[in-house]
Amino acid sequence: MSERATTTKPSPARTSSAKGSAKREALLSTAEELFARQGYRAVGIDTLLAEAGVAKMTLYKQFGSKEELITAVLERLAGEITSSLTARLATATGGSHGRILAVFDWLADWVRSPAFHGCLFIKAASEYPESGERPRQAAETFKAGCRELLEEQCRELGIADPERLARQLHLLLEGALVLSFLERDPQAATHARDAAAVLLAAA
Amino acid sequence: MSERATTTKPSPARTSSAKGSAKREALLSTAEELFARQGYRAVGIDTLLAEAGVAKMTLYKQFGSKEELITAVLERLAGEITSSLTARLATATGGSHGRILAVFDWLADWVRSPAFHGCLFIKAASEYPESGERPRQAAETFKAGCRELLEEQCRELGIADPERLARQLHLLLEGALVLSFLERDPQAATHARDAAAVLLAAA
DNA sequence: AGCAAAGTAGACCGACCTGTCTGACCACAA
DNA sequence: TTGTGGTCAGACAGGTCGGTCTACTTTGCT
Repeated sequence: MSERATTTKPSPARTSSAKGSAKREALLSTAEELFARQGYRAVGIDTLLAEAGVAKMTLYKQFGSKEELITAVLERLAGEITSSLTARLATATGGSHGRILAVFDWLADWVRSPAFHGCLFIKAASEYPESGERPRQAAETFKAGCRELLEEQCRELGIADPERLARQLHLLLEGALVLSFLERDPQAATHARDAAAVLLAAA
Repeated sequence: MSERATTTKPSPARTSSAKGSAKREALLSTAEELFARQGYRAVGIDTLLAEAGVAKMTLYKQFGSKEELITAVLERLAGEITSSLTARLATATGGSHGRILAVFDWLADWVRSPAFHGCLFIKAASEYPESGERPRQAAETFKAGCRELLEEQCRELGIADPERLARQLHLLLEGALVLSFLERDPQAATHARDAAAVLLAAA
């Protein structure tokens, strides 16, 4: 890890476009991985910096505090998930229920990916439980967005009570996230898809 | 909190039946509340001891380490939940689906109680994610028990595929735990009950 | 060439962490 | 009376925490 600093150019702050510096990116992606695997409070700043190959001052210049770094990680992740999911929805085929089942297919892929170690938003709400704490706020915002996305899909299907069905589907989704992490079994997501199909058929 | 030590008898080790000392109980219930509200790593030993009015040596004599205390809290809680739930099931009325819907009624009561601040088992698995860590093991054991309880109820109903239905119901249950904590809205549990009724009717 | 901006390593800070240890207190039983 | 076992307060140890600061180097732009 350390010999690189003397042999190769440490990526000379390419363009440094406001918020897009390479060091900032390294911090965000390293933080995401370490926090996912070990938890937020369990990972110290120093560990994170060593892993990312970044100096402490850079972190505090870019983010101001550990909690803000966590918030930035969550916001970046929320954007990535949203765009990945909507891209998948755009190509969804199948019957009228295809779009919603595609959400659960996407979920099944997510929990199967080797980078999945539980939902970072749920963990954030657990470790920062106060309403005023930014990580918890980021988690609440993201999960509310998930429910709205589901609700919109239900609405487009002309379901009688779209809000009710969306909330039920959301329960399945969150349950699948928790159980696939807790039992280390991605099958939970496919069971959620099965259950979603039943709820859809009944609505 | 502190004046008691000088004015009243600090409960002179009544009977001290092996594992049932009063101090041990104080530690367990205080720990449960603080961990639930703030998280495991966020609560330091000293805070916990001050709140419980117990000396440090007592904690380490009784439990050996913080992680073992956490494990003991989880095991005690698992026992309480199991007996409370099975007591409820014993008195469950209603149609053939009554027993299973009673589980969700019980859940609705739980998440409505003021002491509810999210599921301690899910939080434990988040903060102690390694397979070898005792809190995570306690969480896995408890959640597996939940699934088995559900499966047994399904089996008694003569459902075609009891394991499959039990897993689906379990997803709803866990989803309700997460969302009622995350959105601070106990309604999640009643939505879970509604969805469970749909799944039952379809099976 | 010269300068400002960004990044560097690492010392440093006070607070807090888990866990150990000492020495005393107190209720009760022999 | 004399243990004895559980508990007490609090000092202590060794580490880690998040965060600040200084002094230096590298970089890109002019």
